[in-house]
Amino acid sequence: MGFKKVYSYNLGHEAGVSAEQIRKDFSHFKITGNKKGGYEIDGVLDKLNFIFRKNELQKVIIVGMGNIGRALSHYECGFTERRQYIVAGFDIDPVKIRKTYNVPVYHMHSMDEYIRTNNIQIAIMAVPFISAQEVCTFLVEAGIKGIMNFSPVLLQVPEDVIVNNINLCDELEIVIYTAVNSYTFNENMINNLTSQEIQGARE
Amino acid sequence: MGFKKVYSYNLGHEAGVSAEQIRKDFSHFKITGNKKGGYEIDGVLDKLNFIFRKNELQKVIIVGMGNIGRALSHYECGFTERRQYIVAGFDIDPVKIRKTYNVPVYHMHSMDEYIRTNNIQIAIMAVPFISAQEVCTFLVEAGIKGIMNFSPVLLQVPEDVIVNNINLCDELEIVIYTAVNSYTFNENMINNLTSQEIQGARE
DNA sequence: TAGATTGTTAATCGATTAACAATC
DNA sequence: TAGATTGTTAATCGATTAACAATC
Repeated sequence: MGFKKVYSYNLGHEAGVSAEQIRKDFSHFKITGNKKGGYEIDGVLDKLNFIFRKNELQKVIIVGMGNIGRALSHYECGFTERRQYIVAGFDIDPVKIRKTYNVPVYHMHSMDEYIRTNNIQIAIMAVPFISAQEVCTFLVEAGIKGIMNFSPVLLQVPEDVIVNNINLCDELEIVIYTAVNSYTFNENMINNLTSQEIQGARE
Repeated sequence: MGFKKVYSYNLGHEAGVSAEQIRKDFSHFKITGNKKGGYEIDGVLDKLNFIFRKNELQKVIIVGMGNIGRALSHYECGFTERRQYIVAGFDIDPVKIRKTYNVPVYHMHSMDEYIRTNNIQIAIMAVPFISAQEVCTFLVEAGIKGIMNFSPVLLQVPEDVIVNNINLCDELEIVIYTAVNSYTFNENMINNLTSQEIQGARE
């Protein structure tokens, strides 16, 4: 944008955090500025890109091409900006495999070989509840080190494997709970719960 | 499952949190158990349903019927289990409006009236970055109290409106960063960054 | 009764915020 | 120089964990 320098205050405001937070985080990664002049924008970007490995191409697979899996495969623009590439999708349903998406979709039978051949480390799991743990174990054995998990299951993984759980139902519930209760709920409501009301809640 | 009682240890194990956490949370909501006998499963469920307003039908709209919006509209099964109902979708693209989804899709022109008529309080926003704030302001003025936001924008809202930001790119980035760096990254790397390496990162 | 489990208080931990010396 | 901003240390805050008395 033509600017060369930026202050912790600016960055904090943009990111929605405090200026102190920015300075502390930068300090942690040895990103230094000038006592008066703030931070050099180009230098900061370079270092951040390095830290977040933006110089490397991140290959990611999607396992389970249901609604969420499909949406993510089309979400490519967002990911590619950050050099995160969805390189393939996998499913057990032959119908989904025949369909054409932004990414090639293969049968799960070939997943193990694909992961090993292409040295894939990151997977997005969007499979049904019932098969989630099984798929997860399979992925880990094939060499996956990080999983973004959309299934509402607490996956059991070795401690060197990272799982990031995303539960959209929970997230929606949090919004509803916080927004609706913020103006109708008070602590005493639970105290005063009569058995009739509880019974009502049950129906 | 035939069981009548449950202990804080059981619940914690299932939920992936400590038994103390369970007891503390239950205590906060005045959910009481027996010193020896643990918690009565039915009673706990009833109270939780009441607290989370599961007895009420939660009407939710989706704004922006792109990939994510569409996926969420099909995601109905997950939401309906919790009595969260996606009742309508909105978009400005006539093509999307004509298509048939699990939910009726209307033009945004009719959104204000729909929200007011049906007393909608919760919206899922999955619109492009560029129009996110505008749509948000519109929703708030129409009476929306809680927003699940998929756009990578820090929405400006009055303080009585709840926003839950979900950024799938960020979530994926977190997995990649944590998983890949956990075995290759060490603090000194940044210290020792030569200008050549940084230049390399830039390309 | 003895053992097990709750409910709550105290201790710990980590993360955020405040403060301020260093200095450009 | 004076003012502004960094970088770091200290203080605060909240959330998690530990501990344990109460008691079924």
